[in-house]
Amino acid sequence: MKTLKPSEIAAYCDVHQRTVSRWIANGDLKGHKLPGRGNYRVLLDDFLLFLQKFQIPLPAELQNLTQTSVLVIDDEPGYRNSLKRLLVQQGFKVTTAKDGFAAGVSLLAEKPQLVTLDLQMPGLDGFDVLHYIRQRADLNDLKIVVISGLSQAELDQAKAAGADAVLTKPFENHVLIQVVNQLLNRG
Amino acid sequence: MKTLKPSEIAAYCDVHQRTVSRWIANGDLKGHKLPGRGNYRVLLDDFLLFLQKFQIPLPAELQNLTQTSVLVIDDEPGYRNSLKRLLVQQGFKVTTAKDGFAAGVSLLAEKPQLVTLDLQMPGLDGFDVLHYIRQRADLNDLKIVVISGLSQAELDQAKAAGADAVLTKPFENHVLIQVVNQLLNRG
DNA sequence: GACAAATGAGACACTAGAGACAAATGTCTC
DNA sequence: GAGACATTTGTCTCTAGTGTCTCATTTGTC
Repeated sequence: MKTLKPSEIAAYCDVHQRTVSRWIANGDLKGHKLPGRGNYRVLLDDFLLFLQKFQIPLPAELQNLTQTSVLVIDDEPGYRNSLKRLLVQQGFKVTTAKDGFAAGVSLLAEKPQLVTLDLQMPGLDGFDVLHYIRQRADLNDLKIVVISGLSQAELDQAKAAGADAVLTKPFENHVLIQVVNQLLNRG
Repeated sequence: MKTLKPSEIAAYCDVHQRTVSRWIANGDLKGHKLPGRGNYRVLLDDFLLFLQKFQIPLPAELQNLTQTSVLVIDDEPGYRNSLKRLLVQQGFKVTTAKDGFAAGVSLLAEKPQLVTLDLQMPGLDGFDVLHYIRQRADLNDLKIVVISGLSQAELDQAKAAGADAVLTKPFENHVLIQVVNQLLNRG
């Protein structure tokens, strides 16, 4: 869990360090004191919340840390890689998972804003994944794009189970891009 | 009882190690000296008290270290439940996972100190899990007990892949308890 | 047993929090 | 638009605490 010093925050916000101290002391910016002289430290997440709250644009140095991240869950290497290539091109940070275990780990490790999910994978029931994600409160904001070659009835079922969008295999690249960007409110 | 070095505490608090030495010397942080040059060690509990006293947020790495937690990965409900009952009896906090996805999620959500892993599960290759865990630096301290009905050769292979212990199905309860407690340095 | 890495502690320069006050900015009223 | 007032920010200063450098010694590793 990374923390920032007031001097770093002062540089990001282009204000005097004295001002940052006062923000923290006033409670405008959440931070904690260390023993000794009581030096301040601010959790990176709290700083990002602060920036958001006051609608301060993200400093360039922090942009890669908050790059929108996407998780691709698919067992077919071909689809996995082409999806990855496509999404990387769009500027996303992309993680891939070829089975349920990797998907579960990556889901929490990468905390993606969006997942693409193949419904029919050997050894992994896509509906289980849908139900699981929708049941966890902390994954509420996660967007799920189901990608599958299943029948329309099953795709409807997937939507009912919590998928934000469904695509049938094969799909056009530009359709996927449009759906993803729309779900993430980009462009 | 786990102890921390000043260097680790320095990393958690984002200060210089020299500063941590002084905190301990001043009594801000309770610690003890070892023979030799007098290297410092801090009990985990004392460090947690210290964090609480100064209202410092808990580092993510320490989040689940207070109660020993175990994850049981097995697709057979019978084994899963009997393992859980056995381990709960021993005072562990036990989570169970019936498939790879649940296992992956629980592994990061619960941050267990130990997992029991069935090598032969439909749709989940136990060796993949072993390799995956051993490849992640942040799961270095995780103990893995492989439980399986496979041949000795495969069990040896599991050990080579990073399992800390292997048990053949069926096993005696007291053997499992002994192995688990030994791996976790308990009584 | 030998070599590399880690660590406590001393010395010293420098940092950062806080108080005080001035300057700048925003708000309200007329 | 001007004046009065409140709020916030920057500057200066003080000082305890922190980081850096160094060294001797210990610990870890092979």
